[in-house]
Amino acid sequence: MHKRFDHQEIEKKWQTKWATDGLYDVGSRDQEKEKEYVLVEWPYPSGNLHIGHWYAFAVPDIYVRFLRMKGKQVLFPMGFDAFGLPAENAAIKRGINPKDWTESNIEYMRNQLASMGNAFSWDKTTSSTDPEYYKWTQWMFTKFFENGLAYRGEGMVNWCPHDNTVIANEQVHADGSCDRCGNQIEKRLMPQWMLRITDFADALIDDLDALDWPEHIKEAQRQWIGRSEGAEIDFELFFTYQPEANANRGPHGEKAALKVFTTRPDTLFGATYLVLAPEHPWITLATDNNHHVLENKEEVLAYARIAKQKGDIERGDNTKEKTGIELKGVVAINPANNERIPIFVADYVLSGYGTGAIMAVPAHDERDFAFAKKFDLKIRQVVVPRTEQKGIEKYQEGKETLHRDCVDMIIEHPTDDTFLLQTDTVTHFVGGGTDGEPAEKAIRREIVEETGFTNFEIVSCVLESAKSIGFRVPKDKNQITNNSFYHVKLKDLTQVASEIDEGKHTVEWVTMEEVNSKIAWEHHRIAWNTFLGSVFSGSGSLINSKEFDGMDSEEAKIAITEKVGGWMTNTYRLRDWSIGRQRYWGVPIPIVYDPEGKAHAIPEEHLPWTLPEDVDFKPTGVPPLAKSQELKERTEKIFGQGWRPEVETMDTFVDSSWYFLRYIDNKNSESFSGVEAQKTWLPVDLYFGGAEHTTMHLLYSRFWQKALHRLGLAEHAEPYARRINRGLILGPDGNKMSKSKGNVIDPDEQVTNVGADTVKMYLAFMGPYAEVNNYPWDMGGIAGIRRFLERVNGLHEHITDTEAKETTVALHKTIKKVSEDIIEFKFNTAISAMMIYINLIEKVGLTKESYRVFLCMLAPFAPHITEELWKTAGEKNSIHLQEFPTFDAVLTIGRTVTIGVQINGKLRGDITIAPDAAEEDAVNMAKNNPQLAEKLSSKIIKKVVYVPGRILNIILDET
RNA sequence: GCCGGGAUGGUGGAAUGGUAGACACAGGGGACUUAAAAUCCCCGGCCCUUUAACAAGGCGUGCGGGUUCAAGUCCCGCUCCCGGCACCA
Repeated sequence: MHKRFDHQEIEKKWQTKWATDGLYDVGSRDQEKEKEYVLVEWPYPSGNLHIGHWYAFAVPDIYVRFLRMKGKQVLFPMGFDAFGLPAENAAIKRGINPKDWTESNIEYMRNQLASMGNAFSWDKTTSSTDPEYYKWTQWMFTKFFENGLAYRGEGMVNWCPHDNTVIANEQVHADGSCDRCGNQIEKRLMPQWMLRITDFADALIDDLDALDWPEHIKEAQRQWIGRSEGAEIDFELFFTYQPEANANRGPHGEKAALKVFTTRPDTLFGATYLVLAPEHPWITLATDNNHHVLENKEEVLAYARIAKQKGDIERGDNTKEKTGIELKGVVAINPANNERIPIFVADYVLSGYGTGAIMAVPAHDERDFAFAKKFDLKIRQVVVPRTEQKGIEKYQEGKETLHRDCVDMIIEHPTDDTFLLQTDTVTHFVGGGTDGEPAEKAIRREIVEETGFTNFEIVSCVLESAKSIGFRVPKDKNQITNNSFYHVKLKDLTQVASEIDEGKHTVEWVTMEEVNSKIAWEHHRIAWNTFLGSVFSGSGSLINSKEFDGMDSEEAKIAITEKVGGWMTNTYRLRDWSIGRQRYWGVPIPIVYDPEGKAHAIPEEHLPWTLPEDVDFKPTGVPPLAKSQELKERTEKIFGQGWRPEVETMDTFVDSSWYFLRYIDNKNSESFSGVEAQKTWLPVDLYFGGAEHTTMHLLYSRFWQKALHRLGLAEHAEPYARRINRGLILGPDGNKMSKSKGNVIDPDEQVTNVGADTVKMYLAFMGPYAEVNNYPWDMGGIAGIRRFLERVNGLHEHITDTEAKETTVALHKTIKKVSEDIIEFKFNTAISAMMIYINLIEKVGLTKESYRVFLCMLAPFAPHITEELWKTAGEKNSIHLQEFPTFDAVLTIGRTVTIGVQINGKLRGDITIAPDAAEEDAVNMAKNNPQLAEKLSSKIIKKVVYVPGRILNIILDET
């Protein structure tokens, strides 16, 4: 029976009671119980809880409460990540101190969080702005500094002109905008405090394998770190402009050489020139006033200057034409064959990656190829790619099919009259002419129509499956109807083809101009280009490589590197983490400089090194702490005359890199997190969060943990055993919520209207939680959940003295389903199962005992109303201290089950039968079923497929 | 371009290879009511043919093939959408 209730009164009452009783305080680790550390990302106290917070915190609470009722000791802490720009900006706007603004927001948000009714372990809370917290942030920084993991570096940094501060690489979006404010960042050269995250690049990649994280996050981190396995090889230089000059030779007299990094040392014999990045130090050296080795020094300098001025975006555009300039007066020696090869400077080589110098192998690298084409440089193929042919072989039977040899022929002889034809008749071919027209004939007709050629023979046909050997469909859809190519050859050239097969012709590379002029249509050129792509990137067996001919690429990589005295090494895309911020509201970097300017860590007894309050923190680009008289005096007082403080603060991602360590031991004044606490609580068993942290917070905190671990300060090398990413809640219009669109759902308003239980259950009901799906908020949908809870509220009116066996079966089935779904974060289907259950109960009634069981099952989802009903039912203790109901496996199986009956694989009716009935009985029942009898009578049964409890499929002999 | 993920009614979404569309929303019809809201009951993928009607049949999970007694699910090949990386050698 539907029965309304006053959610405001009920929820307030129980929230107060739970808080008074400390019902959810977790206390110290109880070794009698299994532990579960469930972490949600601590919020920034912006002053208002939004619906995303609800989705992030209230839904995982179902899981937490379930585990509590299952007897685990569950740590579910909450705190505040309270340093950062918004507080500072708000404070500037209001003319107050960020501290006051932050503290009042925390207070306000704690109340909002309380209205959620979550089972938070408030006794374990912490905040990054608490001096007792940031004292340890600073302490760990000093340990890193003392061990070389934090250092003052000089280099290009990302400067946000809007926020007036440096930001880290991870905090710059792909389009060059700032993660915080969205404005375009600029590059600046300035000294920076860095954390040596690159030291852990291998561990950060390798340790991912053991983590129970979604694959896409692991993959994104791998890509971000960007490990390339390859070799470093020295190319000696030979000077032609001023051979007697030795100024360019190294200080110790060794021969001048350029070091390149390559992932393809197997193609060394094909390296026909070198390219240096415009910023390469050798360019600087060779063009300074002491050296006279370049014939065209001025030209080179001019090019380098222009290249450096270009923005990253312009330089990163790989579609634009390659530019560069040759260094006249010097050549390099290819160590594999002692060939003298030219050296270029070109902006397609990046200074920040590898050694900033590359060996160019135009036959096997598209970029080098494009460059070589433009500058008319030598191109030498040294690897014959092995191409995958899956998909081709499938169509071989009875047909002449496109074999790799055929493709090679097109590629190697693009100047003959071979061409590719693309048509839409491939289905005729493969399907064997379903509409009657023979395949060969259909194709022939197409070709005549398309080309006008009449004297030809069809060599082969290939589906788009030929992708693996290099064919691609053009993007212009108007030109194609089905994705297929035919390889067609003019008849009088067949002779040539067979001679090629016999090896009578040698392989030559040709220019693209020749290719373009000979291939009939634009999309054929695309297919051609794509094939070249597969040559470029492919590995295979070596040619033109002397004693290495015939060797496999992979083997040759090591062998050739060894021969030329190079060494296998890795290079990474990841850069060190720049953490200094020229802003006020953050953790002061605990460093002081002596009168000589040398940096010293502030000793532990002076920590926390507090944030001074006597500053004007308006962002001007000058760090606000530089204006603090108090900080200056404090420094001199402690360390002496002429000492000065570091005036930068830390990136707030530092604060959040270790908060999970503080939660578990939040009152410890001797240590950031005690060994015992770490041993008994860590690692975090489950970390719920959003997708935006993939290559920021999640990467930083893994690094931080590894750094602590290396220094012997942390027990574990990985912080989070399991990660679940959730999606986004969209506005009712299906768009991302934003004030400008006017589609923002205010959770407080929703809670006032329908109650916390309803809001929470509705969020859980939208769809599976552990998938990054975005769900639109639906006003009707939430009303449906409220209706459900009102029916639950009236459920006691259906209590009867006894209930049917099948009703008990339904309850046990529901318990099973709900228990299983919760641990898979499929809260939506768990709720659905409970709805199905009460739909039944309202018709047939339930016993008092079943009613109690049902309430316990619902308790994690709707903690307030179930507590109310529990007490109304005469119980004394909180429902949240009850055990979660268990199911009896025997009782989850009903006496009968309705299964579908198929005849010849098509569903024709159903029968209701015991789940373990014998096949014979099932068939008999089907024969006696009026729906089915007619179809079965007088027919011979050829075969019966019977899966008890599932399906009965009767195959009839139709002949 | 490379890597990861996805596509099921009007909507969110259900389906260990076994009755596709559970559950819920929106919608339609009915009951109650002077009326409305609330509540309760019923209907609901598409199509066509046959039928007065009940019903029977055919087609349906982005597209094309395949495996199987049976495919949303497995295999091969594609299309489109979302996310990450991208002149990274």
